[in-house]
Amino acid sequence: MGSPENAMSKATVSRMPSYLRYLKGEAGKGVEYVSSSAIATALGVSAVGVRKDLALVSSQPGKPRFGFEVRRLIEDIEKFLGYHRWTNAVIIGAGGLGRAILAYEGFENYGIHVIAAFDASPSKVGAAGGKPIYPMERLSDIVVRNSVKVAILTVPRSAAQAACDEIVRVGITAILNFAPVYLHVPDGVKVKYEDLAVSLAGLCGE
Amino acid sequence: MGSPENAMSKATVSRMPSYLRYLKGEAGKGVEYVSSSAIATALGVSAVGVRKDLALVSSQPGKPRFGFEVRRLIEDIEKFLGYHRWTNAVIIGAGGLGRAILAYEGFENYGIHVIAAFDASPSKVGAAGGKPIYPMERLSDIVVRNSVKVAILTVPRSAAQAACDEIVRVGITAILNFAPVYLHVPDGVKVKYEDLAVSLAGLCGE
DNA sequence: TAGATTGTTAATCGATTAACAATC
DNA sequence: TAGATTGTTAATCGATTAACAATC
Repeated sequence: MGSPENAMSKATVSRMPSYLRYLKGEAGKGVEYVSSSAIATALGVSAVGVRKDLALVSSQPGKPRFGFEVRRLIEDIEKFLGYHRWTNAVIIGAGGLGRAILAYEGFENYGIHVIAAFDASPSKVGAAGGKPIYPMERLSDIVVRNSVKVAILTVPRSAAQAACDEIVRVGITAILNFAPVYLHVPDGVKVKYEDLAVSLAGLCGE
Repeated sequence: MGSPENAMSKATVSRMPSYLRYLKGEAGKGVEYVSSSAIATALGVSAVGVRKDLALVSSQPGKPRFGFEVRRLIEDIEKFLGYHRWTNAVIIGAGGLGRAILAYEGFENYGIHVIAAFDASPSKVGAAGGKPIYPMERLSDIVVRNSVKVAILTVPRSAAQAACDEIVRVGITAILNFAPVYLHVPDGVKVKYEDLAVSLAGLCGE
């Protein structure tokens, strides 16, 4: 392909959130500068790797004897990750998990507005965490009007493929899927599987 | 190090859950054989890569003209991933997310018993999804008695580090952390960050 | 200054892809 | 048989690590 602007390895991108998390922790403790080796030790990776990664995103080089300025680095990584473009998202399935995510505070810090949840069952319609839960009939209307491209799928396993077809039909192009099922989607639609059991099993296995 | 038994790349291991998910879907539709290229197309990876991966776990080679036997392959991957060793886990924090995970059906298929949740607030004590919610005072007792090594952390951000210290103290060695905070843990304790906002942001960014 | 820490170039390592013979 | 599909060896590609000069 050849992206002339700023080629960056997938591996590097995938480490950025962990740097960000660590740096925010340090910033919260009032730390102003942090060295690549401190980051490396805390995260269990190599210091050279950290320097290489940071060189690609930081707007200012690290200072010998000091390290990197924590606050600036946080801004740089957030900017790089695109956290300042705002995105609207919806939740499909207002069971326990769906409602918990609807009420989750963490998204707003990352440029994501979760605007509503939807459920096929009339008894679930209402609100949770100050946000509305609509019947599925209203999905198309609201997705189109708010140009929503992202959906979080929290329906039971048996309903997942049907719900997926439905949200793809109304224009969703990215799905965060909590149902432990493989989803068939057309080209151009991205699915990320957030399989809690797999995460947990992976953690145990190592 | 040199693990003489069966060296397997991390990348390969990380792809196994997606193969498993896909194969279970096919098995559910009654498909008996599946080719590496069919798997590759569905998952958006290369067919040679699939064959190489499967060669490392399958107890029987694929058949030319047919492909791989779906049912056998599912068993082989599950066995490889260690899904048949049972593990006990607990949930720390019985808010919306914690209770939703406590009630989640998916774990039992993967060899994980989530035996209980714990919460610092007396008002949360009780049960959800047919499983008990205990006060934090009972943590040590129950963790030790059931030799629990894995905890799922679903407390608010501000309580995460304190809760983490507590569970490490009672003997937990693996943590699935839903709080969007970097956790300081001693060597030998593994943390996996399940940051919903980061997952979602990553999905949007690509 | 001396020394800690950075950034970069070269070398190693690992994983993916390409090519092709083997097989049912 | 013919042809689809497998498994493997060699070549490419990318990422990590090692070595070291530059800098505050």
